[in-house]
Amino acid sequence: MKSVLDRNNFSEWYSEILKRAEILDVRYPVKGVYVWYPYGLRLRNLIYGILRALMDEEHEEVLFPLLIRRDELLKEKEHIKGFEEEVFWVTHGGTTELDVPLALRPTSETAMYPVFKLWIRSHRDLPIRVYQIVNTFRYETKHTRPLIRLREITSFKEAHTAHASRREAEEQINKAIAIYRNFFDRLAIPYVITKRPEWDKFPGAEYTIAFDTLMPDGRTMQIATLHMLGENFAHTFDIRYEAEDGSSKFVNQTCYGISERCVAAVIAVHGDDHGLVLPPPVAPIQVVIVPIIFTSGADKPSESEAVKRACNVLHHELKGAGVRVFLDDSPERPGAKYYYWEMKGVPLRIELGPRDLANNSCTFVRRDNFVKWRVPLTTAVSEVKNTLDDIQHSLHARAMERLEIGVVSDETELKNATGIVALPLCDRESCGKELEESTGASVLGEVLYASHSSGGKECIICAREAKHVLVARTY
RNA sequence: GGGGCAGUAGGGUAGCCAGGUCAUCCUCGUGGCUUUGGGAGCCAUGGACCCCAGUUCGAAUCUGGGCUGCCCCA
Repeated sequence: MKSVLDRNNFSEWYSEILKRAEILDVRYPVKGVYVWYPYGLRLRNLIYGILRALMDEEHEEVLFPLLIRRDELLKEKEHIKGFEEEVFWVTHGGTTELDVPLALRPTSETAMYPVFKLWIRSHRDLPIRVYQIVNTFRYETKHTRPLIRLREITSFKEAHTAHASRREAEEQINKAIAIYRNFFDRLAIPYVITKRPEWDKFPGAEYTIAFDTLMPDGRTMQIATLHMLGENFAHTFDIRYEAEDGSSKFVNQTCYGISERCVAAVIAVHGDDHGLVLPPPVAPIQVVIVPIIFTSGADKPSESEAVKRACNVLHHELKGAGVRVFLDDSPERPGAKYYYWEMKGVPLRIELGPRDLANNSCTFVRRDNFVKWRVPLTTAVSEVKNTLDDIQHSLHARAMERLEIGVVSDETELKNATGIVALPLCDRESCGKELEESTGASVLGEVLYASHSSGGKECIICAREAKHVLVARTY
């Protein structure tokens, strides 16, 4: 078996795998926008199916327009400051210049909140918990990268909530964190959760909480964010409700989102030198059956017929058991099929040939560790289910091991560190910026849900009282 | 924001400096025969010089502009 890719050269590995596993076609002639292949889209849809199911438990799906009036977009001053250099504008209808230029949504707060004002009159209308999965547009000026930094984000799941009190809004943030933890656990993706520093919060938010995962090259990638908006947008868009006592109050709001970076994370975190390695819950094909057929020799035709029959029966049984299974009866040679389906990340391969059939069995090969063993045909279906579960657990365990958090106490140690590092830092922007400039790394933020200690208690820069923060080079 | 490099078939490339026969090689597609337990072999066949202008008898090659992509620095 020879490796076809080198995961240690992550950049090259990543773009090569997107092409060869047929996730995205990057040849579309507009910068920063890409085409989903059928296989990539099936992966995306399975991942988003999990997310959608989790969201549907306590949210309602909505669909707001892509176009936003210029004056609405510009209403919230802090908000627009964060986005104004990244907005795509529609300025003409045909050859006629529009009276009011229209923005392609960079995010949907300013599309939704004027409508929230119409929907919310009484405390009985609250809470509102909605989400949508839509495309958004940002004129990225840094180098774009498929699924990671896009000019058209095709799969932005954004949730927006409005509540009668601040306490309820904060509870909602906690519920949303639980949903996201659940989601990434199902994808077997490890993460750290931090409260972003003041200077890196969502424009217009009171504070921002983020999930980051660790990529193979030691950089972190932000994979989810949650924003406590407080009453900021409610004041801007005049979203009030009449309370039980008849008084008029502003709502408290939150919003939180996940983009197709979660697909990038699945690819990057689990993949290896043979290609994709997909967690069974999101694998478009969970099991591939490869018949081993010989046609030469005197009584071979009947033997190969028996192999084909056995493959068909197994295929049928697995399908009936709800497994996403594919029978590869193409004329390729078995070796070529192995490489092909490994690139596609299929979690389990079943080989079935004359030698297996003679024992009334088949051969299982796991994608995650290439372990190979023989299984009786009579127990194959249940063994498939057990194996897929076990692969899921193994993937999760392996990924968790890779996400180590280093602890440092001085700058020399920090400069030599790789990956995610925990250290004590005060919350002043000057200290954070100094640290970022001297190390080239970014402050992810204050650790939430800590299970480890940061070493010291004094800020690594100014020696004042410090918080426990995580630092890493980022995407 | 600043600087550099590149664009040749579906993918990857040679040729470009020094203009000149049918544009090289690998992969791939199609048809056929033989094959099939880790990327099969043979035969036949298909497919490209990013766009626009200029220089020239003649441009993939030189010049200018455009479009697209990549890399480095801030």
